[in-house]
Amino acid sequence: METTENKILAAAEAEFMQKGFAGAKTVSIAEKAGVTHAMLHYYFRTKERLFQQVYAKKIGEFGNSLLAALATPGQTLPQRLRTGVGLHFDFLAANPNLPRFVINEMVANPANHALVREHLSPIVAQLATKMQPEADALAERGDICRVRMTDILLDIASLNAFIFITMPALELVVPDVGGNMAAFLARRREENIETIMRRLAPKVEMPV
Amino acid sequence: METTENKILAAAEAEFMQKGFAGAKTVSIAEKAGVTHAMLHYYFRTKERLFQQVYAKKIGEFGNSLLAALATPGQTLPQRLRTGVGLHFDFLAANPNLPRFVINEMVANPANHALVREHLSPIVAQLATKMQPEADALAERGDICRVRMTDILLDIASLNAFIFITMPALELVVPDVGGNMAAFLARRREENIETIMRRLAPKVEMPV
DNA sequence: CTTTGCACTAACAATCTTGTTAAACCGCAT
DNA sequence: ATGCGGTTTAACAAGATTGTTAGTGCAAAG
Repeated sequence: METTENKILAAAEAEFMQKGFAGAKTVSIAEKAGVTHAMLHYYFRTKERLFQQVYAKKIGEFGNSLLAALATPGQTLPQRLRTGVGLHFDFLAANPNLPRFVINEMVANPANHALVREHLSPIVAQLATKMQPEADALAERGDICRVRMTDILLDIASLNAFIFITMPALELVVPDVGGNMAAFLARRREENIETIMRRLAPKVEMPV
Repeated sequence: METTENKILAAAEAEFMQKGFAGAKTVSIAEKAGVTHAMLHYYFRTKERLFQQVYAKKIGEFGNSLLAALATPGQTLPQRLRTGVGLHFDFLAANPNLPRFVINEMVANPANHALVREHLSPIVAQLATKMQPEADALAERGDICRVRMTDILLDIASLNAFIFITMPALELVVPDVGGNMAAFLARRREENIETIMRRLAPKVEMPV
């Protein structure tokens, strides 16, 4: 429903994601929403409270995407990782500036650490501890090499998130990106899967 | 020399890096520098001009680090990449919030794209075009697998930069980080080198 | 000693930004 | 129609923030 409250929330989401808390201005949000700037204070009292709502929502989306991508049952660990890396990539492609937003506001205001600690940390901890025994068992059988799952999860997050976090710079620095974004993303998706699978490979002949 | 101008520049650097352009306040910078806030305008006229100086300096440092890490002559490509990944990691460890700063201000203000386009793009383009024929030749001989060097450079940047960009979040989410940062960084450095070398490996037995 | 140029200070001005408030509006049940 | 609740508006207030300016101090040159 297109209530005033929702219009403000949508505008706030856009403005906060683009400019961050400090850069966002309540009058600008109100304009974007097409309402008086007093309405913003009527519904949310302060800029701070409005921000909290947006931030909490975004943290939730992020956590859910991790579970959806990597906590699927069935299949072997390498199979799950192969599809999981792709799914995680797809989520980020649909929410390209979510990671930068979450990080920035943590740096800008340590008060925002609480939400991350409560909603995100348990998910990651759970993923790692569930997967580690599986990885150990597979390593024992020689199906993959011996790894720490926290390292692998960090590798995945690094490879997938980096290009979206740095997209505005990539467009200037990497020739392909500007011209053919869709093709670049598709290739990058496969590249990341390949890199992770190679990281797990049981036998590798190292380059010289 | 501890001139007033330098004290302001140093304080501005710290404040801009921590809070970004919008979050930084000129009075706060002046306080941190231990000077009157009028001095800031006396030497730099506007907040904008002060920011430009800081930003240009940081872009320069970043570009130099890339050249220093990856453009060393002699040795084979894999050897150069092995040491280069480590050197790049070390630079980021010494300047942990440089990448986030550069990216954020590009997003916040497209006017900052110019500096990146002029000073950073040529360096990256040069690195990639110099390395690609080498990689092709090595692939021909079977020393490494066939790769696009822009992909490899992106892999390196992703793996190395991500943990620093997201450090405040990692401290909450990854168990090791908070307790033993030095050990975490040391392990991460090796992990990234390993991941890149495996990416180049000529023969791999993929996991199942 | 005086003058000149630079660094500096304190006070002020203008604008921006957040937040409040009193009154108007509007649908709706009585 | 009347009054009641929640919604909306316009105007205002307070404080923050950037930027200016007139004047002071001071050291070096004449």
